[in-house]
Amino acid sequence: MKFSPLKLDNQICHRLYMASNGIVRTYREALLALDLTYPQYVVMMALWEKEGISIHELLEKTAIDGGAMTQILKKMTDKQLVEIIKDDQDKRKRLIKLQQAGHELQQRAVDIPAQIRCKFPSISEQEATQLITLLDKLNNDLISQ
Amino acid sequence: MKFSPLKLDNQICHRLYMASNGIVRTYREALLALDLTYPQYVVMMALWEKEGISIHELLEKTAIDGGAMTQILKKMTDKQLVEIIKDDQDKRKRLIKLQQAGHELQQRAVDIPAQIRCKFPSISEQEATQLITLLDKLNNDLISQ
DNA sequence: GTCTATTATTTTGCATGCAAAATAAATACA
DNA sequence: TGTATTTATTTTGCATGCAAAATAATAGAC
Repeated sequence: MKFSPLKLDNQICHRLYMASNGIVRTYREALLALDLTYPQYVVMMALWEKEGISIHELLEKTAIDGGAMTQILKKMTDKQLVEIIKDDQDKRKRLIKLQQAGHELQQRAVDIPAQIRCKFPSISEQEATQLITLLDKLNNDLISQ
Repeated sequence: MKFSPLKLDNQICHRLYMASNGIVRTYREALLALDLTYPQYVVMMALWEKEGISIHELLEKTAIDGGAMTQILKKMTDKQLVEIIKDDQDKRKRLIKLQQAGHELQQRAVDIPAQIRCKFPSISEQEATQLITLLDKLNNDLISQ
């Protein structure tokens, strides 16, 4: 019984693909109440941590595609969650600030992580930590290419 | 120093998101030579394992979106990689068979797994196994919802 | 044997992810 | 100072992922 490198079951990538899509699908339900898509939620998390950052910084922090980010910010602006301000120091840059509604949304998002966490009863805290460590290694290798 | 559940750095999901997108991006380069997109490659792997299966079975095996699958198969048919045949037993079903070119492509794909593997020097074989175990648990939880 | 519920597949509309090209502004450098 | 290069952001075209609706055919209930 030889190991078959081309067998779908032997692909880490395919497992990541399923896991990533699956988790985002799980978030979708929870985010519906906040009227946010998953990428929009990621942008909000980044801004709750630190607002007033440039689009470039936001792209680095979230790893979202630049082209998509333009659209995402447009929709979030329409929803009055954020505000895009020109940077006087560097006129190429645009800075993103939270609006009132954006700040307030954080309260309603507080429970989401726990809500998602309990969808994974098979994963112990120790395993979650392990998974984080492994994914960080993997992502580091991806970055240094 | 309290743990912040909404901090981006504390999200497993975001790590999966980066890892999945990143690996697929890594595959893209290797797949360019085969003129395949990543989902097309996944379909090919599924068919190399077992051809003549229905679209439904293919969807289950690959976890690709049904709507996307229609387009993917259309393109693969145009490229003469596969052939779609009506099932006489059950006229709702369509079966996917490999064409000559589809069979031949497997030879040229054999090295891809090793080629991708070496992009992750930080991950030991043991860690890869560990990662697979954890992702399987996670995906199982996702399925049983 | 009909009528209804279920299954297989496609279509549609929207939100990204991605690469490459286009723009605009700041920097570097001669 | 003027020009080439780099950086920040947007635009464009294509390939999915996703949910929901539409279609067609089979299976089940009666």
